[in-house]
Amino acid sequence: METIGQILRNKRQELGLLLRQVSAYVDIDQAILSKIERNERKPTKEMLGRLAEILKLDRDELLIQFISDKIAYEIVNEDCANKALKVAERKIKYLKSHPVIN
Amino acid sequence: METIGQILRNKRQELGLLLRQVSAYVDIDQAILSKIERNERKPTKEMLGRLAEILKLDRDELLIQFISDKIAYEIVNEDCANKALKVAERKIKYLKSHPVIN
DNA sequence: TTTATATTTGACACATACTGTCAAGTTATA
DNA sequence: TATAACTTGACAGTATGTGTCAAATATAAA
Repeated sequence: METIGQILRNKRQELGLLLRQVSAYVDIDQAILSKIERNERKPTKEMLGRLAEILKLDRDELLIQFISDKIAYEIVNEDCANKALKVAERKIKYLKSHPVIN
Repeated sequence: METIGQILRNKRQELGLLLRQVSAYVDIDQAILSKIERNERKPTKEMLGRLAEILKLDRDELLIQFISDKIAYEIVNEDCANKALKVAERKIKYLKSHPVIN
């Protein structure tokens, strides 16, 4: 099971790119990218878009990895994690069909 | 589809309890409880336990509502919310079967 | 209406967590 | 050993969350 960091690092190395090059393209400090690749920090959504571009990854796929990482990390220690996911699914379905006007 | 806040408020009123009484039992300011019931703030886990006690609610059920609320709120605006949930489920399964030693 | 009680609201201080920046450190490679 | 690539940790700035409090509003009883 690959983390976002692993996906990013693998693809970068496949393409023979340096941290310096990718971080310049994404316009972040290379220290940050280094930490992202080792899952020590989380990328922002904007970063994900640029990363997908330069690393020739599917942006949506990357976003899914990103979000699922966040959720999994957040609740993995809960006994009721799976039940909560099911309920969350229903809530999302409901919320999407009953949009809130703000 | 009930939010945590609604569940808490409904049950409190069913039992004929005042904000003041419940908040004293839970040991929080009644302003906070008021906001929790209107989903303006989120309870902590400790609060949930005490709330379940005094309101005669099932603690696990309340926790599930709590976590699912958090997840749903977090990703409801993502197009890929459902896919992300599925992937999160797999990740959690994986993480639980491959515990990390820290 | 007045009075008392219940709830809501907003401002505040405090703590915690997140972000980007930087320089010094380590590792790997030529 | 020298150079380039990467990692680490400290730092300041910002944002976000938390509890406290008093004033404002709503509700209900007299």
